[in-house]
Amino acid sequence: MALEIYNSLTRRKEVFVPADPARVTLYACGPTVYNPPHIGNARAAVVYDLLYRVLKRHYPNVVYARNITDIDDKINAAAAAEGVGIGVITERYTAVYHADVEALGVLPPPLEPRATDHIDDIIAMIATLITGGHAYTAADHVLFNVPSFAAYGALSGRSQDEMIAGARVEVAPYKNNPADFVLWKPSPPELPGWDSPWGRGRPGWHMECSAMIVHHLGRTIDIHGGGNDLKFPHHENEIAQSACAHDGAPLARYWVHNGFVQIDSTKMSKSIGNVLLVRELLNKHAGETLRMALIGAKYREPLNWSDELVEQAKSQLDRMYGTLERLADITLSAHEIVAAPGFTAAMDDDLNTPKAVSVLMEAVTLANRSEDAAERRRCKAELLAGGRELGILQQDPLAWAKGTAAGGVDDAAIDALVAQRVAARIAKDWQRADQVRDQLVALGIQIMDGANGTQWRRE
RNA sequence: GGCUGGGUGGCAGAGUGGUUAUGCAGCGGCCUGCAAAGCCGUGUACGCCGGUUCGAUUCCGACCCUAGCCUCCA
Repeated sequence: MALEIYNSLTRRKEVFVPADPARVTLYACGPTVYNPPHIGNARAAVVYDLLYRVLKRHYPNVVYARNITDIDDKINAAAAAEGVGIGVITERYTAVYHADVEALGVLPPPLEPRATDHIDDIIAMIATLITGGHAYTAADHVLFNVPSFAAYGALSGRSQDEMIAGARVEVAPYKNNPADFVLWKPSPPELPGWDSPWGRGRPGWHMECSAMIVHHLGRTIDIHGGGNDLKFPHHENEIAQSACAHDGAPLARYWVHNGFVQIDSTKMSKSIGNVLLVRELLNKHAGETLRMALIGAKYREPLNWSDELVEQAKSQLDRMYGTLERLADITLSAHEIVAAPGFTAAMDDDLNTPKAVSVLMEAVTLANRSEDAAERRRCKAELLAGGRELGILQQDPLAWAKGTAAGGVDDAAIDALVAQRVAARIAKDWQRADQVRDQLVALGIQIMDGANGTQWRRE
């Protein structure tokens, strides 16, 4: 079945047809490394990770690049505040980003270009734009000449007139047109800078992505992704400068934009003080639980984050892992692990993860109910295969149930209490058994007596 | 003001022109020493008003509410 994705450019769901099925190209805007990622950043990472996984199911060679923006004024400010070089800041937060996102089951992208490794590409591209009449120098800056690209505004659905009329920011006096944006800006001696034909300076943000894309993936890529807020101006600018530098070749054939994580139905922002950092959430919840919560809504819709949302995700995973534990006696060979048709159909339908999860849940119920060996076997295969594509359900069910102590009681102490209760039950000392169970419940441990003995899990 | 989206049962969240989403929570039952887990059963949900239609939550129009972008931003 064909993969369909919603193309922001046409505002329609379209069948995905790569330019070259032997080399499918995907680029997603990655982090600017000056602070730890929040759950919204994580959502973007998870969304494009899912898209990457789905594409790999369809095509043998998917070239996926997720960049690191490691030169930026916010980085400069953070470095100055600490009195260190920008490398200290960018190395630190690149490591944090990698660790946090890995905890959420995000696969490392095959390519992770950094802006500072592509200054030559950036300078060359700017020079091409100037030669072509698409950029000009003014007051030591190089600016993109927006009127030179007629299609400007197509992605975000704005006309150039509207943008001028709606401009809420004072227009820098050296701009020929209010919509013109900076490709290169001068760096004073105290700021990081590189020598260029226009003096010592640094690249504008939009330019980095365009340069890295053409360097690693080519002039026209299949899919470009990013957060909804990046549509304008970032992606609009990328489209303009890349097309103008490449004889009109379009930058991307499909544009994918993910919705925001909201808190109390409002965007996370530092000014409101409602930013939820991934690392803070990881102190309280398993990364897999956070991932489950993130895939509980379609990627384009806003996702309202709450404690209850996380608890529901945890309950769902408990239920699925509980079933896998019951199916532990079944050993599958690799070729047997195949997803249900309904699952792949859901994923191929513009990454309909909630629907895909519901297919998994149906397999859970069926497996719990069924006595048929072949059916249970198939259910396990579907759970593992679907879980693999979603980036969940890949750990040992018992390990999942036990979770991590996280400052609480360790496994040995729990096992000892459980053993006491088992002994009491054998002696039919129900009062004593219930007393120990109450003790365990107070420690956040849930007890489950089954045919295979007593098991426990952390809440 | 302009541009994008969204309003589904207690909550989260899919989907569809007429037939059960799914999960969590609740209620009843089975199982259990009692629980938990699991299983079975259970809830006449589709913002408001018109229109098209034999029939609309699902298409069209208006309205209300709401989020995002228009400035760095996932």
